[in-house]
Amino acid sequence: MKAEYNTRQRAIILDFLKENSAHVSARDIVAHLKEQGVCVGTATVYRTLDRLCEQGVVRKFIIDERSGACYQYAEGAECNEHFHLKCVSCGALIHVDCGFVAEMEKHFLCDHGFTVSSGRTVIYGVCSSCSKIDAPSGTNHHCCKGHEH
Amino acid sequence: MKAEYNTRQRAIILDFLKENSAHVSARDIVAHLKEQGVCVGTATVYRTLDRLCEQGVVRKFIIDERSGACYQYAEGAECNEHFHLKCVSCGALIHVDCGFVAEMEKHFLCDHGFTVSSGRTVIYGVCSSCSKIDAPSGTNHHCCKGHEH
DNA sequence: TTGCGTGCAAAGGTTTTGCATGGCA
DNA sequence: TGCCATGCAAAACCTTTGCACGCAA
Repeated sequence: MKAEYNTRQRAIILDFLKENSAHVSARDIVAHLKEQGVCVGTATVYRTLDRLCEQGVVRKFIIDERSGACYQYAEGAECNEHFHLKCVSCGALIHVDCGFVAEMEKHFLCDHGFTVSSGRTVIYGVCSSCSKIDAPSGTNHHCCKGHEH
Repeated sequence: MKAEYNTRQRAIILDFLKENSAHVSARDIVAHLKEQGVCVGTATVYRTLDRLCEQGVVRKFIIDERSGACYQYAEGAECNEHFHLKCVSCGALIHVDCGFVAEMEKHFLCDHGFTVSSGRTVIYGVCSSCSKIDAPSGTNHHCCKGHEH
């Protein structure tokens, strides 16, 4: 068994995750720390996140391999029932936390013997805002909210 | 509208994808080409795969951000009405064609205003065979049917 | 004091990009 | 011939690792 130290860095990272109900990437955390003038190394962020993940304190998502992994504070067991909808038009990430998720998991398990990993799964499509705007132009303007290539 | 050229490289990559019903990574393709003594640059592989993805000819999966993306030949347009279940353990891709898919699309559209793109969406989890085998050892043997690291 | 956690820098990996060249139509 | 696709190398990017030092318990 390993000893657990409560360090200043760990507290800062955890606080930031708690403040942000949405996902944050490792890069976001590093940027946030730099903004605050706190000196925390990138490696420490990753190591801390890894440890927090193992402890189940935070959850890790892979939404887009380009931008790396996202982390989210796990508030409780209820977050297990949670899907992500990704809009391929504007890039928005929408959280779905309704009872349908459980229903879905049950269906796939009972009828297909498939144990869904909701944390890993991202459902692609077009969000409500974009489907209103969307002309049937055929060209999809990919995504990338916050990214300019 | 862009012209589409049928190049030797594109044909080779597509053939390799067709031969391999399981997923292959960009690195697999590069290795395969090198084995065959065919000279194809890494950048070409990625660019070709991107193009094939956009055309819907191949599908792209992110199973583990460490090992990069995996690609798989998409067999036909009929797959639009399906969901895909991807087993993160053995890499199997399972087609789901039951009425639940329509139900699911309806739910997301009505309750969340989100138009699901089923062809693009992959649901991750563990298939029935793997969940039987799976000992609660904690170590997951990742995926990689046909990979030896 | 013990040994876990940290910071820095360097390395690892995958994927993208720039530029001149090759090749399809 | 026009212009898309390619190859090579370099870059960008996220993440991990090694090592010496700092700091919690």
